[in-house]
Amino acid sequence: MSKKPYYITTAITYTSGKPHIGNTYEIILADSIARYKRMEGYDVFFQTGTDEHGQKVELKAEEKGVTPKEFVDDVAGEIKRIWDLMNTSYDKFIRTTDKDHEKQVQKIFKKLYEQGDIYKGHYEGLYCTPCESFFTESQLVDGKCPDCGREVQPAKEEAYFLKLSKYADRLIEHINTHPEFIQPESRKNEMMNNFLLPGLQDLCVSRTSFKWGIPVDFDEGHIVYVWLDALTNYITGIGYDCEGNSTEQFNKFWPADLHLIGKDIIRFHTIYWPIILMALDIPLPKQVFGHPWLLQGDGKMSKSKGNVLYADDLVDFFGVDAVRYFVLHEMPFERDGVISWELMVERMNSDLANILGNLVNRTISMSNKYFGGIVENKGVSGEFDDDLKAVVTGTRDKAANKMSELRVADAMTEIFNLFRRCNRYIDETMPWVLAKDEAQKDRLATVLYNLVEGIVTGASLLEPYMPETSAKIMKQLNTSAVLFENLNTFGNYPSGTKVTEKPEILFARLDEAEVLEKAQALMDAQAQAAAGKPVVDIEPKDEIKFDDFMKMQFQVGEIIACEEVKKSKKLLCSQVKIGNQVKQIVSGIKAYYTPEEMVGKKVMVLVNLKPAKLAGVLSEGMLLCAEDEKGQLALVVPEKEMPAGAEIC
RNA sequence: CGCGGGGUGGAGCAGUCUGGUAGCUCGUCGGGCUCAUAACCCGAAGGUCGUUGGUUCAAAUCCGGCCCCCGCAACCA
Repeated sequence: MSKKPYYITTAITYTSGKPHIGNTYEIILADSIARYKRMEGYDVFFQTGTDEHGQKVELKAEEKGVTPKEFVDDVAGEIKRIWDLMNTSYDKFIRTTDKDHEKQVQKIFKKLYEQGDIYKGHYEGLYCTPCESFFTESQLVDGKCPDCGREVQPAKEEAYFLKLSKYADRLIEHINTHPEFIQPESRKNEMMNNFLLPGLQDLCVSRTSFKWGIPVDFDEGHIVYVWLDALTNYITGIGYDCEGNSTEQFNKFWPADLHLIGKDIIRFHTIYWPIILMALDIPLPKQVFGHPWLLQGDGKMSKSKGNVLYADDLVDFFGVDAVRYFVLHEMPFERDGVISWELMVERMNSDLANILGNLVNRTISMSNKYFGGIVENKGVSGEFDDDLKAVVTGTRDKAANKMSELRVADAMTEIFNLFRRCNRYIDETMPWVLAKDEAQKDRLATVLYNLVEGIVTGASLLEPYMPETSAKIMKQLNTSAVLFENLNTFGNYPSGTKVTEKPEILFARLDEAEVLEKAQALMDAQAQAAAGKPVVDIEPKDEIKFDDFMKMQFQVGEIIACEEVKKSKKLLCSQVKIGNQVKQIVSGIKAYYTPEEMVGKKVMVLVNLKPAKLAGVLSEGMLLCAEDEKGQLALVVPEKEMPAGAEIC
């Protein structure tokens, strides 16, 4: 009988830079599921990789003075190195610059074009030149580019479109009849209410504004949209061919059982991707799971703050399995998890060193002390044995239940409950008391056997999450992992086995203050490296004439009143006194100024700007601000005291 | 009225669908034990479950109003 196939993928990582611990979380999560499924007896294919095309890569490469290919080779190598460091057991690492992938994407694009699902049209919208991006009216922030905050112009560009509308009804039907398709379920509503039910716009699937991508082979100058390129990795990686020559591997593993992705790209995987598959007339993946994010305790990670956590740094501090444990354990399921140095030390000490490491250590020590390391089941049971055995043999199914819902953190908790139960068993049976009574020798042997059996069961179950630790424990106990099918029975450990003489410490306890100090040094170094970079480097605009400049009228204005714009998140509405008139000006600076501190400020105002409504409120000018690389704003104020209305020239 | 998630002892979370003794981990305090990595085990303190009104014999849980936080809507997993 052949094993049942199970195909799991992660999102492919974008090669714009070194992945931080949040990115790394996904591959670890996928790895734990892949390993678990293998343990359960599935024939698992686990694919990950890198998404290497796109404008951002092109720009970054240019910045660094290398070719895009050199740049992505470098980053992809770094990503692969970290994936390997984390001991992840992927079967294939696909790169979207792989020749066979590129070729297949071109074929797919052409096929969809020929069958009419992709058509040539015009992209009309508001274009931000520096960002080279189109936006719709509703995407604009305060009427300006949502990315850089600059003005946008109406523009028109030739482009290819994918007919989403044609398949929308089928997709809605599929989602409704397959409740497991989008997980967690709350995401399903988000997609339905925001995108599907209001009606889908056809998706622009080509670009002409940059070069680094897969060319549309029948129309020079057009590049395949990165998402079409990236999403298809899931089928090209296992040998899909749109002309009917797909590999056996593809036939075996498609449709995928699970696409594991970040919650931010659910839309691409539950709307665009299914529709592409429908157009290609191949089945949809069985499940898309949008996992939450791993966040820093003290706000968003940023290089300039120096608080970006990288997997390899954490491994230096704690070791591979401890890092795997943190990220899996701190990720509840639906909600974002938080990671901090304090929390990691706590988990390390409390769960790994105290509960697990110490349990293994004390059990082996006692076996050596009392029986020269021989662990033998003498069959003398006592009053606490039944309960212990029930917990040990029951853990497999409890953990399995959690895993069937992808609740990895909960599954690990079940396993650690087994270890906790073992620690309690030691206190209940008090082996050191038994050891003083020669008549209790066989009982003592049985107690130690039961403990070792419990540890072996737990360690076997732990393999998907902490493979190295699992192996280390087996080695110390001179045995190997128990088969999954036997993990719900007691007595798998071969009686009479000799354990190691010198138990190695699995996880050493850490001093929190010491770790924090070292972490601070690391963060300082990182912040310093970031600070050394050129600060803000914006795209130059076209040269203007003096006349153009003279068209703009700047004056000093005094803010005499200011309040929040109720319906908006970013806006403050100020009454600005300029000469003897008062203008109402709305600005997107709520995050940086309170209405109270605004009042009384003398600021620079562009007064002859055409009035516009922002969030329904009329704005008759613009307060000038300086913006740093993080988008933080500071009002521009005259260097000396100036009256309201003074012209700025 | 754009969509969604959340507010539960000092911290982090579960419980809410399917009303009925408020649970877990860490921390604090007290005790036990000494095999072990100053580890382990037991016990205790600490919560009017954001707020307010309603339904009910009974509400953290169901319904309505309000307050606060956070995502998404924009190529960050």
